Amino acid sequence: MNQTSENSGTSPETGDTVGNSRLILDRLRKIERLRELGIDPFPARVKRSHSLAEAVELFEAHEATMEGDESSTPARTDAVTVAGRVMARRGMGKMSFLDVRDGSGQIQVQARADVLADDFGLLELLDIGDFVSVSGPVIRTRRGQISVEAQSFGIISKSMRPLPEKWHGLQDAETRVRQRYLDLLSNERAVQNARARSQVASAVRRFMESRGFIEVETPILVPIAAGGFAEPFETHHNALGRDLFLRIATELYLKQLVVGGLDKVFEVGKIFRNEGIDADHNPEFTTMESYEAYADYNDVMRMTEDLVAFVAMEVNGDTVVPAPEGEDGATIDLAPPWPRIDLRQAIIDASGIDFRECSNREALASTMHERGMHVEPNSTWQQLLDKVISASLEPTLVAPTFLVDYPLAMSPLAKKKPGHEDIVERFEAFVLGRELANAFTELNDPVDQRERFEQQERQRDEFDDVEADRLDESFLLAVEHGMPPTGGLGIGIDRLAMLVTGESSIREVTLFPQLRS
RNA sequence: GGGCCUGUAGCUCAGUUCGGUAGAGCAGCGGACUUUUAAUCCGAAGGUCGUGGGUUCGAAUCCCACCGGGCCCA
Repeated sequence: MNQTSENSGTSPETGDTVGNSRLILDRLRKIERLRELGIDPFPARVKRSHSLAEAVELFEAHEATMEGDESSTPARTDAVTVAGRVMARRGMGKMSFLDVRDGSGQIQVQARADVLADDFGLLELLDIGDFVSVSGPVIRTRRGQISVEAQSFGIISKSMRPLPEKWHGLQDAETRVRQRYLDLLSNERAVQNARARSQVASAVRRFMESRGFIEVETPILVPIAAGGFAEPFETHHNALGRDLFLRIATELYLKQLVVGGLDKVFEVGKIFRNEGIDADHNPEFTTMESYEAYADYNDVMRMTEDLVAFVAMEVNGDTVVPAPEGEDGATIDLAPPWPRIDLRQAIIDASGIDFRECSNREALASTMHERGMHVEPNSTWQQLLDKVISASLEPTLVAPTFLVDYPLAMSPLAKKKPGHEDIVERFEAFVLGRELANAFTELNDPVDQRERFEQQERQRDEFDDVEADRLDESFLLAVEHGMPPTGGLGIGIDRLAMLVTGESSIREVTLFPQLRS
């Protein structure tokens, strides 16, 4: 989509009437006219005594002091100076009303020819979308609308393009994300989601800090993109003359900090996965990972449910979150404790498949085939099992649920469960059928860890599995120096934001999601 | 990767069934109007119908390819 006018900078003399360039030329003429009048259409500074919300409060407080005083003249504050963007205008000859908005709120401006005198003529050069500065007392109009009675008026920034229509707003899904500022200007929900997301990240930080964790930053550009199952983005460092990757997880660096004696660390940051885009996935997204020495996955489970409930309380004032539009079913209560469900039994219940009785690829493939499930050729055992879980089990996990104790083969960074050779201490949290968090009792046996990585590398070769995890020598070197027993957590900030806003697409909580060209 | 839907004025949408050369509202432009709240009234404008091919006397409409966007499946 490229309908933006390439010749929008042409002079009025060209007489170009194609498309919106005519609208733009009108605006350019107004800018020129302002300059002819000695008015800077883009002044560097603006005086302002009150935000719009403060101006309304000022009036309401003033009006309240006059309560019961029937004989007095109508309420009228001292003059204020406010500024904002003109969102609508209603003109009738010698008087106009403007709806002006700033980040705090909105107020009506009453512009009367007799009060404004010379400044009234400026209204001819004013467009919806322009920023204005207005001085005058706050009053109530005959129709009861709180308004600034403009005694002076100035344009403090001209707009060159029209805003979306006032009544239906901006509907086009593509324009809403490509030009998010228009979405924010015309759809209140976009603003609410942006604020909610900010509050989610802030609440997560406050919670972690209250538990004694410190926030750290680890590299985004890494020589080896390890610590998860994903294909990385590649880049190149010129001065070093080497290829680098964008991280797919923060895990291995954070654990090195635990080795170094930072017992409780967390990081909120972007990670990057070179994979498809859909309602749940953006190639760059934000996670919070935490690592706590001397804790195990049971401790982390308790912390996770407390964290999510805390975030919901902080953002919505309630642990009950709305069900997304279009999904029937009741609202979701995130209050702890959440049920802990054994993964193996849950898969049996959902699909009839017992992964311990299908412990090799062929057995699992044929069992899936018997049940009419699609078996992708050249998949690994764990890819097949993951498919069983995501197809049969995950959609049933609507209320918050922990799935507990995963197969070792799909968890190369998690410690074996005592008494088991093929099960690790790992859990994932699910809400509304979506994965929210992933956590383990971290593997701190360097010999076992090396074997797990080597198994991943073999799998990469044997099955051409580009998403297999990677052996990271510098991480192993750290673990070989001794890593305490540690509980780790990864939780998706985008998913959390979707949860508390009731949105069913990550695009609605990501200001600038990735799009084609 | 496959299927379905979708792209028309700056914005929101009609028009595609059944081919006849594009309409409305808002915004903008000209005019009237000193209490409006989607202000109202009058007037004149504004369009490579996503792009490129094809069929046809004639294509927004039918066919093909491509470029965006959405939903479902994999």
